[in-house]
Amino acid sequence: MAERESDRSVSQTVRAQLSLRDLILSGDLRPGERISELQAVETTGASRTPVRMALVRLEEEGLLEAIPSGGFMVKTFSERDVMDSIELRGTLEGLAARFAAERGASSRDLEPLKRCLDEIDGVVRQDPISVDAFSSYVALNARLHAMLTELSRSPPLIRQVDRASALPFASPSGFVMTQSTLPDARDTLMIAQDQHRVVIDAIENREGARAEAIMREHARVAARNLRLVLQNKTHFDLLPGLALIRMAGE
Amino acid sequence: MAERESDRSVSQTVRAQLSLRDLILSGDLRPGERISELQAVETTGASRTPVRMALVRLEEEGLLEAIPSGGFMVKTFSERDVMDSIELRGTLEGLAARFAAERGASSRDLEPLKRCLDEIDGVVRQDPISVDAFSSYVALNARLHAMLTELSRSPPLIRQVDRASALPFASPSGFVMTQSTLPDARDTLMIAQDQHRVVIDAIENREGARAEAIMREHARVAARNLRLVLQNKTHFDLLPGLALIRMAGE
DNA sequence: TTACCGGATATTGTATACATGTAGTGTCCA
DNA sequence: TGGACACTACATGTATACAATATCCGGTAA
Repeated sequence: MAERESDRSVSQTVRAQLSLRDLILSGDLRPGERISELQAVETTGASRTPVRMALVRLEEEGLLEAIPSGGFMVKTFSERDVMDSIELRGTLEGLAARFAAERGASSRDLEPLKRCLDEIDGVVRQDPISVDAFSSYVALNARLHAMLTELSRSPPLIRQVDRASALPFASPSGFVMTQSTLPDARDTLMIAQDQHRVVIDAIENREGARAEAIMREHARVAARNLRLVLQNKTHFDLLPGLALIRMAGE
Repeated sequence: MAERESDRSVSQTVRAQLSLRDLILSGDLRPGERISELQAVETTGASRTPVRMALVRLEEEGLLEAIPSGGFMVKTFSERDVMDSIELRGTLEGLAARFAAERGASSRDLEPLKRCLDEIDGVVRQDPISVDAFSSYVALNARLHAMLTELSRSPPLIRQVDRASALPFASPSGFVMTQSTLPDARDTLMIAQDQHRVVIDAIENREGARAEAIMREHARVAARNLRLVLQNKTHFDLLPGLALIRMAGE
């Protein structure tokens, strides 16, 4: 899962960060547990200095929590924390869509978005949708959301959206895979894709409020999927990071 | 300005962070300039390890930018970056207010907010307002905004609001001092205070949309003040961090 | 005169040794 | 038997030494 010796080009810090993130999201490092630096050194192969840097970055990323007496522990999230993180991401993406609409997007700007839209159409058109197609959807969806955010042309906002999407269960593509086995999976994807189309239309027509409202609602599709996953308590393996959610009974 | 030998209790990392932040915001480290670690070591008195930690944290805070080839430089902000950061903060505070309204706040929850409101009334009532009173307003205003955000009872959101308010020119109290010498300073404070009162009223009555809209508009008072400051090109010394804004000509 | 190449210098990335503070455990006393 | 204190062990915070790499300057050739 973690590339050990490979990628000699990237720094030890980045390697340690990736490696530790995998360990956290997979649940190998259990929530609430203190992360031992020495243990992390053994696991990642890097020395203490880059490991410490990685830990600081993962704290800022929201995956770790600083312990007052020193060191870090794996953060835990309540179900509402996750819902709020999704709503937060939707609000920020909504602001980005409004900025894009108000500031105007040329057809040249919108062209790559529309191409992406068409590609997603091609994926959603199949019935039933294969697992591979779901993977394609995830990639295309992530690209579309990234381009929509970029359209705001606001570096501070793009930065914050990225931060809000860093948590895997808050990311735009987080819950796509979890619903891949559900019977009405295709319907959900179609609805989401329709929202994609509408928001781009709104931006094109400079309808800021409409663009904002749609993006907010669009995020709530993920919220619905979260509820489904938590109710069925299934497909936990399809979203790394779901292990960080502490259930109702503590 | 920076406490050198004092506060032996706090870690070197925190001391270096505070010290470097002061240096950045005061403009002693010029925007766009690479920050030399060795120079930082000399300035702060800490060794390289805590200095590096501090640099990483300041990057996450948004004050520094990583240089691809290594190291960090002081970030620069366009006027629109600053405007967007204010709008962003307003949007997040708006979401917090909506959460507070929708989830309900008991009179017990609201009591400290109303006390703070009364205290601000006491400050704003004087005419003309002394410079000391302005300082009091800044402190009370910061407390009120913090309590309003807390009312959302959403740790992820509180975290993001704090991050968005970390940039001094995006903070709720950022531009209060800059307007202290303006003729209609008292009027602006009165208007802002009225918005405080209205948002608390909206939360009390569970009017989510109203609470959200008011908080967004409330942030735009800061945006107006920014325009005034940039037009008059005066009182730059009253907001540390204004030195980071690059003007229209380059 | 300008562009490119090579070396010297300085700066960052990494590893490790040392110091300090915390947590855990065991024993002793009430 | 329970609690408190002291001691030990370990984990983190800090400092520094070393290695690799980027930058800058000077020289040479086109």
